[in-house]
Amino acid sequence: MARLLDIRRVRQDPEPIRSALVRRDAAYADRLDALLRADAEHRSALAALERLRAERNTLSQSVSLARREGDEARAQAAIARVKDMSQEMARLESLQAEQAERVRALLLELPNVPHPSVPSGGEGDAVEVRRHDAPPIGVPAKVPLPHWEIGQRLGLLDFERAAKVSGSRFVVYRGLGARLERALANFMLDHHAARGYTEILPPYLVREETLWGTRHLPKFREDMFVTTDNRYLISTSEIPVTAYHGDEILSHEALPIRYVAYSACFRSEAGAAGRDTRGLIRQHQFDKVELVTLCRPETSYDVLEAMTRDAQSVLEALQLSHRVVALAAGDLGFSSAKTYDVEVLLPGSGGYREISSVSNVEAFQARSLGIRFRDEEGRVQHVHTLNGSGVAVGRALAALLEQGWQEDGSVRLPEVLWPYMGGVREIAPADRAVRS
RNA sequence: GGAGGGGUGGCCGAGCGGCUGAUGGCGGCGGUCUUGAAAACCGCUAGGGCGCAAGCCCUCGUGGGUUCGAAUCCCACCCCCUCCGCCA
Repeated sequence: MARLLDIRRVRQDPEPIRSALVRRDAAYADRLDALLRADAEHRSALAALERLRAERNTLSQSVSLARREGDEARAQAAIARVKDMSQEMARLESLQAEQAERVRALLLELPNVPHPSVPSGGEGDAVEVRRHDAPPIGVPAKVPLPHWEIGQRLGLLDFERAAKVSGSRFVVYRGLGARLERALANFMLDHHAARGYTEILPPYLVREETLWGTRHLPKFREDMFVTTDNRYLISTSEIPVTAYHGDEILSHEALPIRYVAYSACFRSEAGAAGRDTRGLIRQHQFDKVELVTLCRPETSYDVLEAMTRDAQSVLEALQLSHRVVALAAGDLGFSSAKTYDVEVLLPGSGGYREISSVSNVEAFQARSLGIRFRDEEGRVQHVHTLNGSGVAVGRALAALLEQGWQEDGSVRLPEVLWPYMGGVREIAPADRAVRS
């Protein structure tokens, strides 16, 4: 799956790319220079090799020409000359392959180029774009409580037994808690399907090749769980769903292609020791409804806005307070050119937390996955891909508990969920099943 | 797991050592005809790399090998299909 990346654009006009990458991290300036040098060396080796190959091909053809004329002596002479070339050929071939590999390795380490509209700065510099303050559903409690506390009191979440069975960062949902998780996922799927997304239920295990395609490898290897047969548990359904059209040339009439997928997601959280150790926020396994769009390049920024609205619309329907922030360049994910995070309010456990992250990946993944389309003029170009949570189910559940927590110790549910909950409108302490 | 069969261009499908980067069909684009459309007929139509260009190079699942020369022969791996076994 070694494929063209956008080296040509880098080569032709490196300056804007260099300065955009530096907005992520100043260290990329040197890496870009290393890439340009490696690329120049590679191209001169390639040109030399191709000249030699052209010569060899001509000589080879002259063998059959000479034989057809019955001139065996000339044929033998040509064969001898080709044989003489073989050593030099082999030398140039291995040189060229080495240099191509070097270019590839450097290219794989370079992240996507931030869009000009992306705010500058790092983690703390996200810009709030808009906010939605939902009126409380019931009678809010005076003292907020973290969702793990509420969940345990109401018998919805069991972290202790989950740890016994599976270790830390796992949870068992039970009773109405399990029902609520399932209700949320079903509601979100129906919600997005009604807005024109096609529902996908993807495989949870993918081949290593697929992860190279989506650019999760080589950089995020330590975040992934690997199986004994060298498959990987997906960390997001973005992976199987985006790769779904890999190696295809689509008709322009098929675009945009919009998918909504539910899946469990698995993350080893290798670099997050000690962070968010309590509650549902950071688990090794969680449920997520994901949106993926493949579209024409010229429409992708409109699609980014629309998908962010789609993610938000879930929270509006659930009557959850939230805000949208534009991530700063230094905080962008590796593949993203621009990202909006949707942050839901968790009044009991410390403010706004990411519940959705919507990214325009532009052609970054489409190039390595080989997802292209034929336009009206018959020209082949890469699609742009976008992905965004629509939304993280466990975090939505946490927000429902914390925002719906009432003075009398119950949790009021938003109306859209009632049908999915079999008519249950409120989860009260009486519903508590098993105590410790 | 065992035994077979197969992976070729947007799709289907030939080719099985050299003028084959690939016959043919479908689809697409352009044209003739038509008031318009359909039908019929004619022409064009794989992807990628290097180069200002002319042009050259690479690619017939992937990687090796044989050969002056490989879609075609050999080896390994991946994937798909059929039958048998096992199984939710």
